[in-house]
Amino acid sequence: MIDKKELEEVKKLLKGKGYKYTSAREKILKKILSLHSHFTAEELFYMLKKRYKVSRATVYRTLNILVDLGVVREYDFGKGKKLFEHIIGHKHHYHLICLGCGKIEEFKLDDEHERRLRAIANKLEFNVDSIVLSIYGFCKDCRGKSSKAKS
Amino acid sequence: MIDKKELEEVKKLLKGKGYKYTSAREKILKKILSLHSHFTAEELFYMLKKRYKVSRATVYRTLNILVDLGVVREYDFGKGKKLFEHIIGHKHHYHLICLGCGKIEEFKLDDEHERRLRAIANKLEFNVDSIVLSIYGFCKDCRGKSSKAKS
DNA sequence: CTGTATGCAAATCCTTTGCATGCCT
DNA sequence: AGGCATGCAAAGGATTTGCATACAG
Repeated sequence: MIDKKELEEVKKLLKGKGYKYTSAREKILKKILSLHSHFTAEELFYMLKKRYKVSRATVYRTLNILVDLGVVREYDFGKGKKLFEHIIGHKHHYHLICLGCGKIEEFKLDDEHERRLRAIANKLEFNVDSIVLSIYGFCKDCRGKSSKAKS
Repeated sequence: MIDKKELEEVKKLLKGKGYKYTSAREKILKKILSLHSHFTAEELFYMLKKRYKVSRATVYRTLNILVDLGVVREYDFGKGKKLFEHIIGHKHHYHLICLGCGKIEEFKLDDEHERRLRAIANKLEFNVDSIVLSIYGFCKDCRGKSSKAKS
């Protein structure tokens, strides 16, 4: 189901920063590592709630810690709620967001391209932490409705 | 203070879509056109409130209409609130967001670069509406704190 | 033991909405 | 006149927080 190595890796990260490895955190972590797509905090909470007794607050708090540790990445595609995805063992990528159906696809940039983006930041004396590149538009299935349906 | 031509342009756009050109909308519009940097809905509301009697609801409603008309662009850099900027007469650009002080700088991509991004979307049968490219990191002044201060 | 972590509910922040009234066209 | 726009306050949705209790190290 999940990669034990990844779990150990995160466990080490947690302890390294002085966080305790509690049973609630383990349950949350395992669930996150088992997901390979984007999810919201609420979705995660409800998935866990089915089987375990974990509180919403702990889910939110843990997500924030994991983002801080760099285990999870957080996105805001403007829907009023954050989307998360774990990045352990996931190649770096960007997103195409369909304004019609909300579907999110991923794509990669070739190294050359990426180097250039970093070069731009460097020229501006900026230390890059992360690059978020999101293309909004309409997917194949939603092209018809393209004319930006008046909200 | 502001470019009358731009105001007329928006006025036309509003009427073209069946919206009325009211005095509240004119005040909001003039203020927005006078700003040349990002602002939140609340900031805009308080700027207007100093001199006029405009309600928060109208400010929010008007912003949404303007986004819809393509007069204003909306960003979500993950601070829990939306940032707006008017794009009439503003060349297309992207952002560098400092995780230290929150400062936002702008940068442009050369055409070649931009063409390639669109090509990627096209290959995935995606109709591009807009491209958001944001580089998060630490600006010159905040480089010291770079190690991502534990929130 | 000692200090975090957890759960719960209440609080917060931003944004949207319902409804009665006001104002463009 | 007729309908969209406005104001107000209340509602809504996502996330955070205070506090008493439970648990990892």
